[in-house]
Amino acid sequence: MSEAATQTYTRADEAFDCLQTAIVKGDLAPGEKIGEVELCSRFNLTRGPLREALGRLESRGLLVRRPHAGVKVVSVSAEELLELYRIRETMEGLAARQAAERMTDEEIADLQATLDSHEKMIEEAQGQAYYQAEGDYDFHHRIATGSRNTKLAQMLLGDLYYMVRMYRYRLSTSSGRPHMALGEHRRIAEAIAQRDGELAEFLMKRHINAARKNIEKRIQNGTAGV
Amino acid sequence: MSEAATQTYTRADEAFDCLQTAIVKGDLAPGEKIGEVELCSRFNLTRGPLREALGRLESRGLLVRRPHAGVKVVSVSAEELLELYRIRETMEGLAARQAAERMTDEEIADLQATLDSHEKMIEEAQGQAYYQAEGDYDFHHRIATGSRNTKLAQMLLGDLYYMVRMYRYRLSTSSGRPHMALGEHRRIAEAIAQRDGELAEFLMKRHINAARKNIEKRIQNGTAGV
DNA sequence: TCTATCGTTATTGTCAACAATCCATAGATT
DNA sequence: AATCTATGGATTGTTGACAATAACGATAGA
Repeated sequence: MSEAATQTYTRADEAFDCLQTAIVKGDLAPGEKIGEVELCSRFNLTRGPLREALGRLESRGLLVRRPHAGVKVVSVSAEELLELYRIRETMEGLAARQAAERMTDEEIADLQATLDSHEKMIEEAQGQAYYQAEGDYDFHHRIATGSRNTKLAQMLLGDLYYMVRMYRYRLSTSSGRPHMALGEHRRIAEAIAQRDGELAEFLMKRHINAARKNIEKRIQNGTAGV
Repeated sequence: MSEAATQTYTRADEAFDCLQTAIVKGDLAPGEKIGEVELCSRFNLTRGPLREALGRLESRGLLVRRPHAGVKVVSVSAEELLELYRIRETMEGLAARQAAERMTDEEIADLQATLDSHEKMIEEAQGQAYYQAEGDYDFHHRIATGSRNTKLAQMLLGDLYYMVRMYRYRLSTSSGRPHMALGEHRRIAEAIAQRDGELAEFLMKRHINAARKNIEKRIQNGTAGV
């Protein structure tokens, strides 16, 4: 959640984190038009740092801001959410390939250990979708950073994942997939451990593709009013 | 260069554009540590809008900012530049595929007309690398927007291209490639016109891969002190 | 009754002063 | 002589007030 050792935690950073989690968790509903002073009083901030945070959020695509007309949380349509997964498919495929080539042995061991704890979490917290989502996020996070591709990790972690997580809170992860996803994670980790970049890329793409199809199906069933 | 009809052009937008072009053109050298007041006097701005622009630039990865320690333009290593092209390869491959499926007939006609004018520009301005670079940018820009994938276009146009252009100004485009690149562009456009997404994706990936190898070679030859 | 124009009002954009923090230089100590 | 510490200066972060702008409502005309 928190970045590395930010030497000094400035007010603008605080505002940024507050707003970001608020948007991701849905405390600020998509499409909701909200004023700056309102936000200030709600998060105990002044307008300076707030505006700076707003600018950062805007360039990350989490909210739109029309001059003199206020800010509103971005509302992504169902089609756009699926497009997001298409992007993830290619980018994370690349990340997996590079991770297989570049992760240290320790990192790989950690990755596999992480999967063990995920398995326990799923068994214990049956249906507790939240922990599953966090575990999934953790897995993909490790691979993104493991790619040693600075910009790639930055784009995945800074841009895409926040939007994906934002919609996880509404379309809480589907009931059947956790076990299946864990198995797919295992196979990906295996491929990385064997330093088989091509296979890791293939498996990762298929993994995300499956997740996309799953969402697609649920949307068509009318489960979600995205 | 300029985005769509920004209803009101605010001071912060001005600052953002100024700084961005300054960074891209190299007026602000990479690694250069520069103070806020210095920037203000240089671009006739006040610190408010400037800081907002700084925040946006930072989250786009064009500069880094340590609290109380000033901002400095990001300096990308040769390896990172090559990594950038790996990202482009996958993302623009996707963009080309989706563009083949979704661009309107008019857009495709425009795209091909654009290539004609590019050809003229190359012939007329022999060795004028600048125009070639702009033409190349134009081509890729059209395909990114033609993908009808909002987030994909945003990431390509907002994040990657600025960094790529930034290094184009130092590693001015190689002498031999313009004609070759134009031919590759032609074939990609052809595939899009035939609505062959798979082929368009393949050709685009190969096109960017070739560009990457070209840069790689030039770096090894010691032509560029990135 | 509907539409268009105008004025008000509230919200955002901008500015300049204040406070907090870090960097560098100079001094003292080991 | 080298290193650690402390103080001064400069720079950034923050705050509150001021000005510009667009949305909203009211009024008049069709």
